[in-house]
Amino acid sequence: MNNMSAFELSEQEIQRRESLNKLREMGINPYPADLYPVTDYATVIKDKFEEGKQVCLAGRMMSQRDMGKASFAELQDSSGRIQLYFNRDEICPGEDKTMYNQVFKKLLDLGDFIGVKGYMFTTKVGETSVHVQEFTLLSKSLKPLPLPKTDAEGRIHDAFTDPEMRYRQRYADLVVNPHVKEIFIKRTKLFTAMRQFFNDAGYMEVETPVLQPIPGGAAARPFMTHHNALDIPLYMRIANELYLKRLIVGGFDGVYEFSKNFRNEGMDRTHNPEFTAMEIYVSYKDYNWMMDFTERLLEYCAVEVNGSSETTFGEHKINFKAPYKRVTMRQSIIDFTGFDIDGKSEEELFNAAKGMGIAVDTTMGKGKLIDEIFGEKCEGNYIQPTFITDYPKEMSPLCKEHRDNPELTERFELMVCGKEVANAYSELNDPIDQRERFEEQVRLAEKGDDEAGQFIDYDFLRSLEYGMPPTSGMGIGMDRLIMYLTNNPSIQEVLFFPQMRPEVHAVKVELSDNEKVIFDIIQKEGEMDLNSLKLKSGLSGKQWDVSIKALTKQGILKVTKTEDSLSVGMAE
RNA sequence: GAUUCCGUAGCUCAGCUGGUAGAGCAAUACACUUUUAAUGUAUGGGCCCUGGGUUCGAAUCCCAGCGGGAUCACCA
Repeated sequence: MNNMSAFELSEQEIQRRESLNKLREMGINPYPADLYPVTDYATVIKDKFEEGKQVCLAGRMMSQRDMGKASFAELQDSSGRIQLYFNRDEICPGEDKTMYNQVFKKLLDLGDFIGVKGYMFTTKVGETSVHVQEFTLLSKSLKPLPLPKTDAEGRIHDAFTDPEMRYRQRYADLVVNPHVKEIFIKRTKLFTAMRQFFNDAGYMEVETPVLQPIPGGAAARPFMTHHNALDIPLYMRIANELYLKRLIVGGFDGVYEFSKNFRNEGMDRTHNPEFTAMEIYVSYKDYNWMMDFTERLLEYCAVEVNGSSETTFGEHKINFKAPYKRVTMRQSIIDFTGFDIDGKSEEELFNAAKGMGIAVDTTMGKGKLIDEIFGEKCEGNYIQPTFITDYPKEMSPLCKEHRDNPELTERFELMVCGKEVANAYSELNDPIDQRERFEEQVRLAEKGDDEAGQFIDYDFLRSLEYGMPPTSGMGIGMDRLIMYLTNNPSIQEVLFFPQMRPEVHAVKVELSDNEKVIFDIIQKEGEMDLNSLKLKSGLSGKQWDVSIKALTKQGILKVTKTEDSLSVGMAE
């Protein structure tokens, strides 16, 4: 309802609209189409100050200090802020002082985009500024920004901090919170660095399907959708692993992809329904090579993003400098519990886990029990980057059996701050073994293990039958990694637009029973004659009068006059 | 899903054991030609998240709901 939303405008929003109209009346287009010939950026000209240099820049006006016939303002562009100096008689050299007195002082608002031309100078107080000779309104801002202020000591007052509003209105967050912008610049630097590292190594960035007929490569609840033309169900990918391996079968030596994955599961501080994983597969390598590669990669990325391999996460200082410690899962469990899992039966593992106070149940197999012990007693202790190697076989259906121990797999996870950041295998390339492992997963799923995959991707098995070279693959949770590199404990802080419950827009108007009767008729039958509506409603004259007046007053229904009658319909 | 905290002006927040709303910034008006959280004076601005209940009276107390945060549980 347009009139309702207009009704809800705040005082300041109304004032800005009035300013907009006045500008138009003065012949100033608040949204001009022409390009503005920007030649300079705020922080660049501040860093390379040249007295008297002519500059032209554009951005948002973020503060205004009006001193009568002269004023100061701050301009914020993509690089940062710079102070502007406006002098009435220089902006308006002639008799007509409108541009300064009216346009600049009255009709411009904080947040408006302006372009300025002028020259560099330093004020009495020593602030490098632009002495403005000419300014142009480039775009009017109709909604006041949640503008914080920074004092002389650099303390921020009235910071825009409400997480709900910051995430829902990220655009405003980015305008007023420079440190937020910095996180996303670093995020992009991380992606760029990683690409660089892979490309330098000669590997190829590829794209594989997001819509998949079988959601494979991980165990997670997928988002389901439907393709109308084919009339088949499709799934949003939960992982891209099986497609990248097909490309290795096809003959590429190294392929990688930054993959948006989608999992229809819970959301919390470290989980968003869509997230980004990077996966890379390199042929003729094994997981030992991949550990060397991974630690060099992460050191490189940390330095590219932060200028140092060291980073702070909460109370921890982390150093991504290679090499990282390598600990087998067996040794890790010995280290933290004194219990040796080697050669133990399922019953022995069950009792050991129970003895450690871990919640166990009889559906858990050996692998699951070991995983529980590790997760409960060991995982959290690895603060510095550490490779945990040689996972039990049942937990890793896509991973090659360990060369020395058939109960284990050639798998590692990289732990940082007690959480998994990377996961890698010597990839299983035996098609018969792979088929059996898939079938085992299906059996587990039927038994009720909701972590096991329910689908078998026969096309993937077919590709393996043609032969896949020995290959090592590695995946990195990009969101989690950037959380570590920017010291953010919440995934929402490193995603531009984290998933939120939709905002409720509908203005709830409580209707009385009589009003509802009338409203329902119009809703069902559309616009109709006023008198027939009155008859149809069955209301008394008084009830009718009160109700119809209330409905029109609230802007829900509208009465329009035709030639010789009145008709009632929904308001816009 | 459980527990817990929060929701008041455009923003950040006060508002006590219930008595129909306050501050700073932002806005409006006036003054001020090198200020910088500019300053001074004046003014305007509120579905106190929603719906019930208790009460003579609810922003405040109780219940339910909605939205958000945190912790836990879940999570290849």
